[in-house]
Amino acid sequence: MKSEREIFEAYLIKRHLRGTPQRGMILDTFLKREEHITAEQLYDIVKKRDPSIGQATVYRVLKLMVEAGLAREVDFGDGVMRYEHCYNHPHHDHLVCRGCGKTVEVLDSVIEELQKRVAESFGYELTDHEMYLYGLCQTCRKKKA
Amino acid sequence: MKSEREIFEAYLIKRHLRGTPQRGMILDTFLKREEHITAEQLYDIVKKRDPSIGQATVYRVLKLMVEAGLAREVDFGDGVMRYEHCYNHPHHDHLVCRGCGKTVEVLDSVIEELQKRVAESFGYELTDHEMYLYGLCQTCRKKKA
DNA sequence: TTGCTTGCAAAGGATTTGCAACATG
DNA sequence: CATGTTGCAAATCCTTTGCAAGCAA
Repeated sequence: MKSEREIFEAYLIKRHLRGTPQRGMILDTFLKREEHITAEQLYDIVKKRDPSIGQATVYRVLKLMVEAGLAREVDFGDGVMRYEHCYNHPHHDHLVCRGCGKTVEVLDSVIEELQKRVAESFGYELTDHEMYLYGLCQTCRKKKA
Repeated sequence: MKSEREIFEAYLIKRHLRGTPQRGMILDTFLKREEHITAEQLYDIVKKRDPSIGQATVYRVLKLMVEAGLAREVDFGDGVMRYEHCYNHPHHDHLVCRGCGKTVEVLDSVIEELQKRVAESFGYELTDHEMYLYGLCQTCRKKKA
């Protein structure tokens, strides 16, 4: 199986784009992080290794990674886009704590199936979906009590 | 059952806020429209009746309506917030066509129940959720074929 | 009168873009 | 070398805010 690096390079070649140290570094940094990350957080990390990098570049590379199928945009509705790994990372939805923001990846095959059926019942062919479950985690519920 | 108008006025009184012609007009205009509407669309309509109205006021009143429980924010992820009726308008999710944007309100009680269970299985207490189904409507599928 | 409201314009925050200098294939 | 790429700053886009003037209670 191909590595993310290889996928990315293949994508660049396919699009007649070029490999650059900035792109490599931003990709690596993104891959090393497990959790969702915002463009700004990624920029802050990357900047430590190479202070000359501009945030525009981070935004641009993030977009490339999405196009290459390596990253996925996640929108928790707080005005900032987050990015998560996409390659070898099957589809899932998110359960987010309204208190502390703690996030769990969830997947329910029955829900997935029903979503498809609901769409079909209106004559739509489901292409994708977004589902965010918001709640209070155990810790936050205890704090409130 | 109380009218939206009454709800709004009661809310203003409760918060020690004031009734103004602008608020009345924006509320009326919003109520008359059935579908989702953006702040800018609402502003455009309202401006025709009273060109002196500022868009800041529209944004402010929209926020009030949300707080009063009359409007609900809907985020289709295209960078613009939309607002829909909330009062006497039970919870539902949205099925949006990726081609033409045509939107259908959907509700599946089994999905709703499963969402609660999924959250609970991770120790979360579900407070709310967002679910957007994206697909292609019949018309758009024919166009593509 | 008191202090909430308004419209305007300026400010905000996140993301994008124009551009001249630069680097890659 | 021909183009794609970069960093910077300025520009966008949507939304919010500060403020002085205007109103509601």
